[in-house]
Amino acid sequence: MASKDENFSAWYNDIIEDAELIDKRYPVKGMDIWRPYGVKIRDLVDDVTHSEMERTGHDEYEFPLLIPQREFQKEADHIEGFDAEVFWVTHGGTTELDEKLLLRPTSETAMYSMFAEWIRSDSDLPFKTYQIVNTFRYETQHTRSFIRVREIHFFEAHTAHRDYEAAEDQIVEDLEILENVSDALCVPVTTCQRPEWDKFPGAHYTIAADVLMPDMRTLQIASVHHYKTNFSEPYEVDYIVDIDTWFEEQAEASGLDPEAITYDGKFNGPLDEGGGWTGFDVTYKDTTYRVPDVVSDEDADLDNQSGPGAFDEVVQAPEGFAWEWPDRPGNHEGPPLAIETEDGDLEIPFFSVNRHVHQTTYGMSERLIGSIVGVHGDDQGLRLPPDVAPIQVVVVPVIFEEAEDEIREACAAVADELDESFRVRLDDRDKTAGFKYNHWEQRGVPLRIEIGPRDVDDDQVVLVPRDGFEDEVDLASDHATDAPEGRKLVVPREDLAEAVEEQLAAFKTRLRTDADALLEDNLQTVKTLEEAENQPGVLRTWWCGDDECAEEIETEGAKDVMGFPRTVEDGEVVPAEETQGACIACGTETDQVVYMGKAY
RNA sequence: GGGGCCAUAGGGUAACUUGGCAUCCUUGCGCCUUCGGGUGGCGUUGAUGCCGGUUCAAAUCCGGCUGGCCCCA
Repeated sequence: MASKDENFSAWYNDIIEDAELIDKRYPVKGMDIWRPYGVKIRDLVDDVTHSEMERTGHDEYEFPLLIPQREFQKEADHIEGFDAEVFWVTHGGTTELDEKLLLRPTSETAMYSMFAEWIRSDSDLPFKTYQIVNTFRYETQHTRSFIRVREIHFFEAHTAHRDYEAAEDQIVEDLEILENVSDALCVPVTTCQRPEWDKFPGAHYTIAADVLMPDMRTLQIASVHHYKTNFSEPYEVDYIVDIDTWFEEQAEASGLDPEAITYDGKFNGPLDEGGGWTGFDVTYKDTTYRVPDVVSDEDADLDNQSGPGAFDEVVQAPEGFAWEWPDRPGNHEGPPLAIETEDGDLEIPFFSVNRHVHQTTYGMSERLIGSIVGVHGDDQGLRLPPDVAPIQVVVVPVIFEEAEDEIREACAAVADELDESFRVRLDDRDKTAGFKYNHWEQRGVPLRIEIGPRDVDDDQVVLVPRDGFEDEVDLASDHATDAPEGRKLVVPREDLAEAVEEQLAAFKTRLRTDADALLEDNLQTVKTLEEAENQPGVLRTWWCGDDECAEEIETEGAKDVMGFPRTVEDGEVVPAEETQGACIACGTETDQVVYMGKAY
């Protein structure tokens, strides 16, 4: 196998094949076969996602793979961003389709016209969904297993909210989810708000999580987008705000006491002959005002009090009461909804306002697995975080002829006991012990238990964590005493379960500590473009925000701008730091710290 | 986005320059033997990416396609 330090690419390719995660020989570029062990790891990573989604109240959906061209083309920036990389389905059998279908590159355009059907009023909000499905992108660049593939195992959460702030709260929750995922995988990330040119097509803004891989390139493993109403407008994802809520909002926005406002909530009486006049009464501090509906802002006859009039002409708003007429898209003509009561009167049951939802998405992919492989693996193979290791403990019998039966029995008993709390495998294959050690090390099993004749005699077991084999241990002489921490450890049989739990936890901590060190050691502050060009890893610097400077940074500094580091403080997304510095390109003083790195 | 290299059995390779029986290792399978760090022996299955061209004859020469790897942006 290639060496991780000397040739990362070759090592990466070797390790995922040797550990039997995938088989990349499928004859379509960028589409790998997931082998059983890879599927198991993927399922465990998905389990982390599922439980986070469950915890935060997202509901799981599964949308179809195919999207009609018409739906795909509703949001202009989105089309432009993905147009070059969609797979098209043009034929059904031998017949050319009237309307082409595309394989989803992501699911916004599949989902949102349905969101418009499902979301009716603000009681449906927040609307929180997710799905774990495959997506397709026609990559023309070099493909790389888990990292750049054409068929992507993809997680996407899509949410809809009543306003900008509520969507903002979702972003905060997403960043918390991200932290939990990062913890389970023992993979530290940076979170940066992407610069304008690098945000998701159609997004208002994008916050992305990047992992620094050992080859000093950054791998984006998660992204969170605030869409504002960029998609809800073209897809008409609206909700009805009832008049109570609307008044409360207006009152609050004006700093008034909502309790002081009452209104009759309906308009009784026949419509006028023109069928156009509606309205309702609002009382504020004992003064009643008549509020008319607006049929059309432009066509309103402001002087005709019997017909629809503009708001300002009719209502004298109380002092300090800021009125704003809300958007009423698609409903500017004709009388508003009226129903006939039992008495035969026409009644306007309530006044309502259609409003676009504010949306967010949160996406992650199989790149999570790529990051586990890259960050934790070593020249012996994978090193899997216990949370996502299909086998957490492997029991290897070290058989000698004279005690074979006793050893096998002891191993079976150990495996049996551990099976209650851990994912355990008894390797009773007809292979040598050394072969099995190597076999499971390649596959990243966190902890190995060896049991030989002496262990049976002494009523003990030998524990070897995945990162503890590097130093040669003379078993014949060392085994009677406790080996140094992190290597082989001799444990009394009765302490088995407890020791396994401790060792798994300690291993997880070591993985995270090592991974943290990789990022910390390679996160350097630079102040000139020359430094930027020569310094690998993640670079911290200042950027004034000017596009020309950004271009200079990316060309002269030979790095990609990752964006502005963000963190969560008191329930809000805020800049991770606001220190003063000079823009690395033009020297202008700024407090905008940016990270950059060489992206995959 | 640009450049380079490459494609022979499940994996790794030899033969290609100079066209003529495709080499070896490993894996797999069968039997035996072993087992405190990738056991050993015997036997055995298994390959020239695809399409076309040149030729008596193509893994080898030519063209195209597909796929892979490396480097640079």
